[in-house]
Formats: sequence, C-alpha cells, structure tokens
Amino acid sequence: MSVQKSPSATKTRDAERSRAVILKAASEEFSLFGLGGARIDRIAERSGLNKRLIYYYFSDKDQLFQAVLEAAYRKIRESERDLNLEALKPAAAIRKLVEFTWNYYLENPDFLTILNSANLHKGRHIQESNHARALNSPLIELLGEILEKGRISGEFRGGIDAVQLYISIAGLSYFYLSNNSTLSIIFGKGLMNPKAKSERLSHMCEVILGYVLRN
Amino acid sequence: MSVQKSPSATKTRDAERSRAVILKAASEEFSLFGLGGARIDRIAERSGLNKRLIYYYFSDKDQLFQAVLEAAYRKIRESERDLNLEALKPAAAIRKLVEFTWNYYLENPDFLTILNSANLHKGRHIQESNHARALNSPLIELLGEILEKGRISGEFRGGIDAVQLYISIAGLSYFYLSNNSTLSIIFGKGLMNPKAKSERLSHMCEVILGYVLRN
Amino acid sequence: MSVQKSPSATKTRDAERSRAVILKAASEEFSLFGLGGARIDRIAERSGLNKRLIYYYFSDKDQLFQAVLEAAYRKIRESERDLNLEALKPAAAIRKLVEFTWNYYLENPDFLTILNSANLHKGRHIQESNHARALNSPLIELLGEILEKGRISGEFRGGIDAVQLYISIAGLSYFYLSNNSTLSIIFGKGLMNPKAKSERLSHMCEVILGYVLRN
Amino acid sequence: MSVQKSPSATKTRDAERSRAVILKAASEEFSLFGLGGARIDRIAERSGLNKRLIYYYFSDKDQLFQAVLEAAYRKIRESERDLNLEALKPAAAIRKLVEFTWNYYLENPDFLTILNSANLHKGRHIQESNHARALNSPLIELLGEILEKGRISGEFRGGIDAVQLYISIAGLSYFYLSNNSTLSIIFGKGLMNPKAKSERLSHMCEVILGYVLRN
DNA sequence: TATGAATGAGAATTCATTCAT
DNA sequence: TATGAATGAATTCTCATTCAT
Repeated sequence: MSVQKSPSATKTRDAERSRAVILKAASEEFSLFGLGGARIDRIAERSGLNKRLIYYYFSDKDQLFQAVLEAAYRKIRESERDLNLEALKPAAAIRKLVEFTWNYYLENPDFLTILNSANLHKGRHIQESNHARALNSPLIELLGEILEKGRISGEFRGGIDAVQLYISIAGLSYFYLSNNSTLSIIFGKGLMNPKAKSERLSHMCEVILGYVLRN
Repeated sequence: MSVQKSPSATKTRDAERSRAVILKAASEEFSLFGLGGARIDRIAERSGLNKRLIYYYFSDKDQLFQAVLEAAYRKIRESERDLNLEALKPAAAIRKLVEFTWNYYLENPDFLTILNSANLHKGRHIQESNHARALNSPLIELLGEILEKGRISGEFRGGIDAVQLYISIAGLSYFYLSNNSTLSIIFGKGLMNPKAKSERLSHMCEVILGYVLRN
Repeated sequence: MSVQKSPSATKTRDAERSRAVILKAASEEFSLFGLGGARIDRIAERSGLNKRLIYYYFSDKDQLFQAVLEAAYRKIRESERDLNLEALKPAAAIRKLVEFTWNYYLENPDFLTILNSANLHKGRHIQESNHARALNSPLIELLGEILEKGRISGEFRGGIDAVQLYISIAGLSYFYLSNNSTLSIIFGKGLMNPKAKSERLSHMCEVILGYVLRN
Repeated sequence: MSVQKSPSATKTRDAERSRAVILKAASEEFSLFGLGGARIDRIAERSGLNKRLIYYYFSDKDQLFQAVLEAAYRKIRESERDLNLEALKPAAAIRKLVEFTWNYYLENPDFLTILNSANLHKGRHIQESNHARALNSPLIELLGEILEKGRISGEFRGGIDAVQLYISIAGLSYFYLSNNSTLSIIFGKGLMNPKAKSERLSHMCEVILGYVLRN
C-alpha cells in the first residue's frame, strides 16, 4: 500500500477540490452582490483559480449560480435531517425547529441572499435543476406528524397546516435577518447585537408556541 | 382664456412629471432585475424619455436607486397613515394591520424586491438618504398603544414588544410573497392562486392573534 | 446727465459684461484642462451664467477657444506696446525685454497653456481668426532697430536676426515655466520658489546678453 | 527542429508585442490629440488590437498615458546615453548637445506634445510613476563636468549651472518646434523648411556657445 | 438677453465568454 | 487539468449642442 496515489486518483481529487473551491468562492460572491452584481473575475480571484476553469466546470454564470443554489439547499436539508425532532415531545420539537431555523440562518447568511437572488429570477434556476425534488424539506412530513401528535394529546390546537407553519417559522427569522441592515437604520437600533438577537429568538418562540399550544 | 397653467407652472410641472415618470420606470426595472441587473437603457425605454435625462435628474444609477427606495418608503408610510387603526378595538386593529400588510405587499410587489436589493447592499442607500428619519413607520408608536390598551382590558397578554410584533407581522407576509416562486416549486403547489392566498391570510391572522390574545 | 443709463445702453453693457465673464471663465478652463479636456458645463458654472448663453455669444466650443486665444494675444501685445523699449539704450532694452517676457509669463500662466493647446491643434484657431495680423508682435520691428543701433555703436555683434532672438528669449522662459511641474519632479527640486526664479532670470539675462554683446 | 521559439517564449513574446504595439499607437494618438482629446477607440484601431486589450494591459486611460510617458523618457535617456560627450573637447561637446537636442526633437515630435500633456496635468503622471528616478537625465552630471573642464582650461566662463544650461538648451529648441505652427502664422513664414531649420540650429549654437565661451 | 429641459452621438470602461496552448 | 491572451457586445456615463419659452 503506497502512500502515493495513482495519477488518476490525484487528478480526480484535484478536480473535485477545484470544483468545491469554485463553488465556495461563487457562493460568497453571489451572496455579496447578487446574481446580477456578481463578477466571474472576482470569483476566479476569490478561488485562486483561473477564470477559464470556472467555465470548464460550470459552463456559464447561470449554471454556476444553479450549482451554488443546489449546494445551499443540499446543505440545509442535511442539517434538517440531523435534527432528530421525532425523538422530542411535540412542544419541544416545535421550539427546537424555531431555534434551528434561526441559528441556521444566522450561521449561514449566504443562504438568505442566495435565496433572494433565486427568487428575483422567479425560481428559474431551481426549475431547471435536475435535483429539484431533493430540495423539498424532509421536515414537512415530520412536522405534520408532530402537529398531529400534539393535537391528539390535547396540547396543540387542531387544523394547523404544516406547510403554513413551516413557512411562518422561516419567515419570522428570515425577514429579521435578511433585512436587518435597513431595519437597524429605520428603527435606529442594532438588531444584531447579542441582546437583540436573544430577544428576537424568545419572541419568535412565544409567537409560534403561543399559536400552536391550545392555550 | 383658459384656467390651464401659467407657462412657468407648465415648465415646472414638466420637470416634475419627467422625474416621476423616470422614477416609476426605474422602480419597475429595479424590481424586476435588482440593482445589479437593472439597465439604465431599459429604464429610459420604459419611461419613454432620453437616457441622458436620467443622469440629468438623478446623477447616477445608485442615486436613482436611492430615490426609488425613498419613494417606495414614502408610499407605504402614507398608506399606513391612512389606516386609522386608532379607531378600532385592539384585536380588530391587530387583525387589520395583518391584513393591510398582506394586501399592501400583494398590490405592491415592487416594494419587496426593492427592499431586497437595498438589503443586499447593506442598507447603504438608506443610510445615505437625507430623508432617513421619514422612513420610520408611524405605526410603531400606535402599535405600542394598541398593545397597551389590549393588555389593560385583559384581552392581550403583556410584555409584547411593538417592534418585534411589527417585524413578525411583516415577516409572515414578506417571506411567503417574496419567495413564492421557489416555495411554489419546492412544495409543488401554487402559492399565488386565490385559495392559497386566502388560506395564508387566515393562517397569519391566527398566528398573530393566537399570540397576542390572552388565550 | 442722468446716472440712469438708457435701457439699450444697459443691455449692451450687460451683454459685454457677460461676454467678458464667459471669456475669462473659458480662459481658466482651457488653461486648466486644454481644449479637449475643457467642459462647457464647467465654463458655465465658472462664469455663473447659463450654458446656453455661451452658445449664444460664441456659437461653439472651437469658436470660444478662438476668442479666448485672440484675447490672450491682444493682451500680451498691449503689454508689449507699453514697454517703451525705444527709450532705452540697446543693452538695457534687451535686458528689459528678457525680464518682461519672464514676468509676463509668470503673471499670466494661462497664456502658456492656451498657446500649447493652440499648437496641439496646429494653429487652426489662429488661422481661422479674422484678427490674425493683430497677433504679430509690435516688438519684432523694434527689436531689429535696437539690434542695429547696438551693432553700429559697436556694443553688439552683427548678424543677429530679430525673429530668432525674439523666439529664443521667449523659449528660455517658456520652457522653464510651461514644463516646471515635470522638471521639478525630474530634477528633484522646486523650480518655482523665489530663489529658483531669481536664479533663472539671472541666467537668462546672462545667456542673452552674453550672446548679443560683442564680448 | 527549428531554433525558433519555445511555446512559452512565444506566448510571452506575443504579450510583450501587444503591449508594445498598443504603446506605440497610444503615443501617436496622445501626441496628435493630447490626453483629453485622445480616444481609446482610435488607439485600438491604430494598434489593430481589441480595445478590451488596452484595458487588460493598462487598466485605464491615465495609466496608459503614464506608460507612454515613461517610454518616451526612457527612449530619450537612452539616446542621451549614446551621445558619448565625454570623448569630446568642451566646446565641441556643448555644440553636440545643442545639435542632439534639436535633432531628437525634430525626429521625435511626439515627445514634445506628450511632454506638454504631462505638464498640462501638473506632472501627475510622472509623480505616480514608479520609475520616476529613471527619468532624470544622465547628462546633467556629465554637463557639469564638461563645464568644469572648460572653465579650468580657460575656454569657458565660470559660474555656469548645469541644470540651467540644460534647460536653456532644451528650451531654445522646444519652443521653436512645439509652437512652430502658430509662430509660422504669426511671423508669416514657414519655420519648418530646410533653410529655416538650418538657420535656427546655427542661431542656437551661437547663443549657447556665445554664452559659455569666455569671449 | 436669459434659462431649464431635453437629446443623440459618443466615450470610457466592464463583462461574460472563447482561443490557443 | 490548467492558464494567459484575446474579444464582441454591452453598460454606465459624458458631452456638445438644441429646444422651447
């Protein structure tokens, strides 16, 4: 067993690393400037690789954006899968989902801006994706089960739609974080300092639990 | 002798009309393509005016965007001012605010995308605005009073922060509408058909009222 | 004799003042940026008058430049006429001419850059001027007489051409002043401080007098 | 197997050739129209290369001008270095310097107009040059030695400053050539025909030698 | 005489993309 | 797989000039 990899293996691994490096650089760039404002030249610089290579791997700017978008979805879906909400009691599960959403957005700010760009373009990039199904959250079904379990136990009110709730949980975090710079200016106070963030999380938990809990 | 307009008034009115026409065209363009994707040429076409005139009145693309942003804020603030929430009972006032927010976003989709662009650029354009104060919502103070009135009457729970609630109400509509194209694809169902919209509005009212009402 | 001017007189005088103001502003602008770099807008600003008025009086940029050029020549020719060299002894007259040239260029730096621009354009503006004859220096003839007087008296060497000498006297000052910014950098010392200027003037007098004087 | 060029050498040489071709075209354009009047489009045409390439190599118009200016200085300095004045007797050396200056300006008319443009912009481009030191003439020191040698031998007068003399020699040629189009018009005679040029050179030699020689 | 509004032609610069190796 | 050179089509912005009053 030699430590020396076969040439082809090396090549392959380099290729994969290059792809990954480009994808990361592109994610940052798209996140900072949007699809229209992103520059292939800067992505090349950021990645330390040649601009031509970006075209070699991703064909053009739109397909690069699509790849970035898919990777972003894949990543959050993986995190969601790791949540293990099924092990928790209904109320605890809901709370954990709110906290997770908030923390994930906080730790992955690129995700928000990339979603924004994707929406600015009417979801064209998702639609053209071959992996579109994979983008659906594994949580929707699970959330439905949790709501049902809570309803049966009498804790939760009935008639709650899982998709609506999922969107609401996301929206409460999303709007605050995605728009924090203008909101901070308009309200004249920093929305991103630790105290403000902790208050926001408490508020959101109260809103969501205040809604799902029977009283 | 017509009542029409004095020559000087005409002149002034023409300039103002040109400014307004450009602003409207720019708002559409920025809304459709974002700041980075918007094209001055297209704004000129859209407005039916000479490209040069855009620079004559707005100096450059960024200042044009700033003007569009200011106008967008001014418009929603005016609508908010016309709401007359103070005349309503607390719960009705809250419900009306939720409905207003939803409807305003629905009827002014430009507002959402322009806000997104402003945030992509870290609020730079708002910060540089001379009218930044005017952007603050007149509703925040009023909302505080409504919450207090509801608390005293025993209807509402205590300890609700007006800014947090305002952001939450906005966020519930905003996320749904701003991201509707990707959400529709991911969830595999149209979020913008009449039934879906009416369901969303009901859900949001339940969430917010479920939260503020004592039980 | 009323202090009140007739309306037409007022108008005329205002018109003349406007023309003069524009001419001065244009002279500064052309001097600072050259013909190609000068901006009609800035000339309007500088003059405090409307841009349209510039066209009203001067038709276009080139004719404005021509007017500036003519005015510049007219001015130096007037100063030359005031010199009264004929009253001096030959050597003193030559020295005074050197000093006058130096001081005029020093006090009218616009003159140099405007001449440069005129030459960049191959003298086209002078050629098209109706007052081209007026541009010829009244000194050339006088300088010839001075040289002749000096030669006869034995002071001066013979065979000196007045035009050549005139050009040489101008050139010694012109090059130093017109190129002072690059020369200062290249030689690493300020050419425009009082000591440097006084040294230059001495040197030039020595060169010219060293040449014309028999020994 | 040809001695020709290795692939890498070819590449490099192409890039260098492109740079050189652009530089030459730019020099002509700047010379003809000044910095403000020069057009990047025309430089591209002149060079037969793509306009984009100009930006690829030189970033912008100002840096292109700076490169042209540096090249112009480098070229004249090289010619000066080849003069070998140190081999001549003092008076012959001075005469040769006058002749060289005259001929160099005659054969490189671009040099004069480019210097003019550089000065119009207050030497900004030289100041920002990294090679500013290299622009200093190697002749200044040598000229000082020549003057000293002549003084010791009794041929030359004492107290002559090398920088002043260098500037004077340059100025005598520069003014005549740089301003020849307006001077020709004003004096009503061609300054650039062979006879006029030969007379000018004689005159300048007489002026300079008449000054440096003891009598 | 004076001026604010408007414009077409152009100018610098940018950008995604391809070539050649 | 990797890269420096090259390009055509935009894109923002500028400028001299004219219109209308």
